Amino acid sequence: MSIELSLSQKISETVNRLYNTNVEASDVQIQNTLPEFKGDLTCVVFPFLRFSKKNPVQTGEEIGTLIVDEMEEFTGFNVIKGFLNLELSVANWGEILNSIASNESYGSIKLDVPKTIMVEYSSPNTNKPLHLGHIRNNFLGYAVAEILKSNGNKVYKTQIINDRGIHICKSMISWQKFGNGATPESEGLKGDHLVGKYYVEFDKHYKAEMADLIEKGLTKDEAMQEAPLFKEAQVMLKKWEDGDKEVTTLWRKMNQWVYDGFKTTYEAMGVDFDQLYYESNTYLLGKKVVDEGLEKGVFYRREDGSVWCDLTADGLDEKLVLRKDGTAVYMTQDIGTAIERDNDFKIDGMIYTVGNEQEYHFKVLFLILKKLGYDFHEGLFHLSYGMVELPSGKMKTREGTVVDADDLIKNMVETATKATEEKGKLEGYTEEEKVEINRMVGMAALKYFLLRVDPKKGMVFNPEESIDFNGNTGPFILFNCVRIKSLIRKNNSFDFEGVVVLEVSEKEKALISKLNDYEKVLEQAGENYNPALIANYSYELAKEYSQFYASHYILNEGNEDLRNFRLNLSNQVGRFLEKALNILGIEVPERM
RNA sequence: GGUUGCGUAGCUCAGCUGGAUAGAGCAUCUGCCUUCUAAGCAGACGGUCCUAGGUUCGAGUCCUAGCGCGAUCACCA
Repeated sequence: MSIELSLSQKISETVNRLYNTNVEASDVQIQNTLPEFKGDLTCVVFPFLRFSKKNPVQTGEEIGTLIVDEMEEFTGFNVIKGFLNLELSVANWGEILNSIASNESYGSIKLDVPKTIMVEYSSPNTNKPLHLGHIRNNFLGYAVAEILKSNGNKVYKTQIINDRGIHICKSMISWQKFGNGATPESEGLKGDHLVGKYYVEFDKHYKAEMADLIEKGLTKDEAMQEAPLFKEAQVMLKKWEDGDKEVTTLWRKMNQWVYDGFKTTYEAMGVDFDQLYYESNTYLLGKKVVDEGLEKGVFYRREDGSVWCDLTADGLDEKLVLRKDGTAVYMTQDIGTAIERDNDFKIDGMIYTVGNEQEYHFKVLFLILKKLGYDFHEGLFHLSYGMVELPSGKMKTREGTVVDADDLIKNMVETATKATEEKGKLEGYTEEEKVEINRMVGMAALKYFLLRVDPKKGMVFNPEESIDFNGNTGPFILFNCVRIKSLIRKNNSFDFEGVVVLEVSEKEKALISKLNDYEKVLEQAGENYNPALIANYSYELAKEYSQFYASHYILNEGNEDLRNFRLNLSNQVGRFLEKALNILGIEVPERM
């Protein structure tokens, strides 16, 4: 049992005995003592005053006296205002560290009944390359999946490939019209970038056509519908849904270009998927379910043939689930995908990592699934994250301010390479090793930068000032891991089991207490689907360690017991730093 | 307009679900590499926690109202 737990139980007993009342152990507030006060654990005594009918200091002293008398772990106490600060014995600090060190499963929570959870992330449109927003999405989704795994769940990472729809047709039309048979090979372009180029091209011509029509007196909405290019795209979508051979062949070819491009980017980002779903498959199931929903009366058909769900009674709007021409919309396929996933995996929960601009969509989706009678709707959760903005505001394709994923990753690794060379850190390493280390450092900087911010908040990225490598950054945390690895390498045999702890400094206490917090933080991150908690924890642990490292001898400590204690402590800090970083998808090199 | 999220140092962000004198990093300035990796450490500077009420022993944190910024309310995905 943890020391906090036994203390809060003891305090509840003591309070009940002293003041003849009935305080639950879970109501006792225990926290780490602030560094500026003497003591290790603090109990807030204010809540007990109404029972003790005495002032805070008297109450604290009465409780403190009994605790120190009756619990051997505590050697002293002081009361300041309403705070009872208790001092743990040196031996006890040693025991906390040793119990963590000797418990190999500490940090991986086991559940009696593991849940099956799918985490969906990435799911980009297959008509343009990935950008900074997708990077945040991918890192978040990957990290949340890892967090849930470490919390004892069975997790499947998944993705819905948006491989059909009007947006794909736009790229295809554009390539047919303006492409002159260009291929990724002929242009020397990654496939996703090539297809993206024609998507932009479409938009350019489409806008021009609209402008013409508006000049001829059409309203903007009419022009959008009447532009010849748009009509061609609509016709193509219908042909696609009807299985037209020429269209599907082109569709396969261009999609493959995009997949090949994405594959490279995913590998660079270090993310993966257990199971892919293709919208081109699931939309059919979606359509079938819409038919069933019509029979059940969940949906209704309008005169023009379009199908709707009336959610006005739930405070939402009416929502289209099938177009009048019978083609599927976004909602149709998401209904189908959700049901198919439950059929495949019998899910207890599903996390959708999708930007906050789609909150309404998911609210509606979950409600529709509920109305259709699918029990799994209860486990659905939209992990909604804020947009990444530039100092000038949103990224805009038209203004060319989109931060491309491949470019950014390349930049990060280049910056790392430059920094490493300037410091002359990797002399004597082979080219391959250097490349590998620089990749890890660059990616650590990028991942940490994006993950340390609360997902639900928007964040700002300034491309002018490249992401930092000093201070509260990924490389700083890596640096501390690497220092620890270096210490361990130089002293590969030590026996922490037999270490006698002679003295414990404030910094050492802080480190042990942080290690002791690891599982709590992991659980919290799981409950809130929030990797930022893990990121900030790793920084705090690394920072504490860095201060410790600068103020204590480790290998150079003359006293053997003390040296082994500090080495053991370092080793455990390294262990949990690496664990935390791995959860975030950050790899730790041996040197840097 | 309805719904929803956010508002903390010049900038980027924390703040453990209500506890002690609100913390980091960047930027600026000052020290520290002849002991374990200086991508570091120590220090200085920097705050009306958007505003006004309320709840309580105690509010950056909870409630109400207002202000500001974003998202959303499509036969786009």
